[in-house]
Amino acid sequence: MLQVSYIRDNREQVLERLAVKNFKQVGLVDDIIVLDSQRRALQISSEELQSKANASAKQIGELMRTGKKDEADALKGQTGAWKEDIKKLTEDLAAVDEELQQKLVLLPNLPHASVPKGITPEENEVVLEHGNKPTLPENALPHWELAAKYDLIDFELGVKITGAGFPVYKGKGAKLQRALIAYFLDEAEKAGYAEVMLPLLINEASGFGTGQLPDKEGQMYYVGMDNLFLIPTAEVPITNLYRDVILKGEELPVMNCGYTPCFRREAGSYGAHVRGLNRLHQFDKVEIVQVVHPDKSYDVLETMSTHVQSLLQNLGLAYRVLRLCGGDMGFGSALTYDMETWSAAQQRWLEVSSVSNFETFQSNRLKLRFRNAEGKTQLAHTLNGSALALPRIVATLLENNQTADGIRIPEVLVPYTKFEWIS
RNA sequence: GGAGAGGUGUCUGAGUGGUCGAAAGAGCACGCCUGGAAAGUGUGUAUACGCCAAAAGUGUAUCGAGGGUUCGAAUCCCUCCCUCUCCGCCA
Repeated sequence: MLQVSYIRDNREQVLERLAVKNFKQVGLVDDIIVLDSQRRALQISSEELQSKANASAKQIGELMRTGKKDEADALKGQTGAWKEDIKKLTEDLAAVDEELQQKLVLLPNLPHASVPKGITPEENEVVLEHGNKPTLPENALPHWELAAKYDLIDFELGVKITGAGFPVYKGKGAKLQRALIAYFLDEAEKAGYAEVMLPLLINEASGFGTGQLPDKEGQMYYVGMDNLFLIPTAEVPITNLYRDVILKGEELPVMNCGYTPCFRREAGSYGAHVRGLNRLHQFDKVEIVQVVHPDKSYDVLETMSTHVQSLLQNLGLAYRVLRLCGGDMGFGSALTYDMETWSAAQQRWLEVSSVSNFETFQSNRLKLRFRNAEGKTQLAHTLNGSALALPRIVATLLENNQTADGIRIPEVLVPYTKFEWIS
């Protein structure tokens, strides 16, 4: 959520930045500015009246104590009359403020200056490509066939138990999941992230804090009986750890990592591109989150990007890094890098990580602040990234490492899997 | 799920209608004291929004949340949420 004071003082800039995100509701921004000035006008008049009433009440108390009951009664009448006005003004104020808030949450975050203009994923900027795309043997198989061939993943069983998009991992397939999770967590810990294990259900306040609510509830599974949502990413519970918190300056940066399953409804996405592990309703992911000083957030974004890339390099996967264009970016992000690995059997790039700087977009909603050098509270910047999401990593590992004799496990994973080959 | 108790500032904890944004203590910060430290001692120590060019200052709100009574509510009433204890159930 943007800060009203910023919108008020930087209308042109806000509109210009929003245009990069392909957001063109100029009217909304102007509505916000009008509502804000209405809000302040109402606040001034209601507070003036309240101030008078408070003084009067104090005076009545004084008169009562000194036994001047008549004078007190006279004052009571007058003060009582103000009460109606105060009530009216306060209600108006609340109504205007409510409307302001409702409009405010509709504005996406402003993109960073380096974000390319564009609407479709094709307009994302390729920042770098790393590693050679492997050439596969003649009869190479896509991962879903490999998974069946070696009995690693059973998609049909998952359908029986839950539905499409909920795979059952078996044998070495299951162990590979566990190995990847442990490996990613260990690497994150080495990089300075403190591990947390989290609730998988979140309440509305948490969903609001990180930007999933309002409006994006359709992407989450909802447990109506208790008004809770299944997490779409560990970002939500981890970042919300710091909701309503004022950190000491020296506590920054806060670095956390966590493994959770993630649940996404992904309504309406079916077809060849979502086959196998390409898109699931439940998947595993290790997330990294940082809460940092605003001056540091873009350096930290690079650090996080580097961390993710090092994982991909260690796994021996060819990948590329994209700087997302305005239209393809998330609602709350100011700058996002997507990491994609090359799926050799499918001959296409698969997104395996997304690393974003939210600047103060989330912290404003979360009321996540720190005490700055002047001793004042200031909104911190939040960042998060997948490090990494498992399914597409598994997909590319299976496909790219397939040989006539079986599938080779990357060296770094062997201590975790305790086996070198799937055959 | 049943019964009871309770939610006050960073913490402990006082406060049952007016002088309460809130006693006291602890903690923390800065100073004094000290060769240095401890002890002692002094001062300070919530947040948000508004007014002001800004600092200073100042107004309003906030004692779990929302509503009500009253000239005036941390204090009285109602609703909700949460925590704790005991019992029950249970991985």
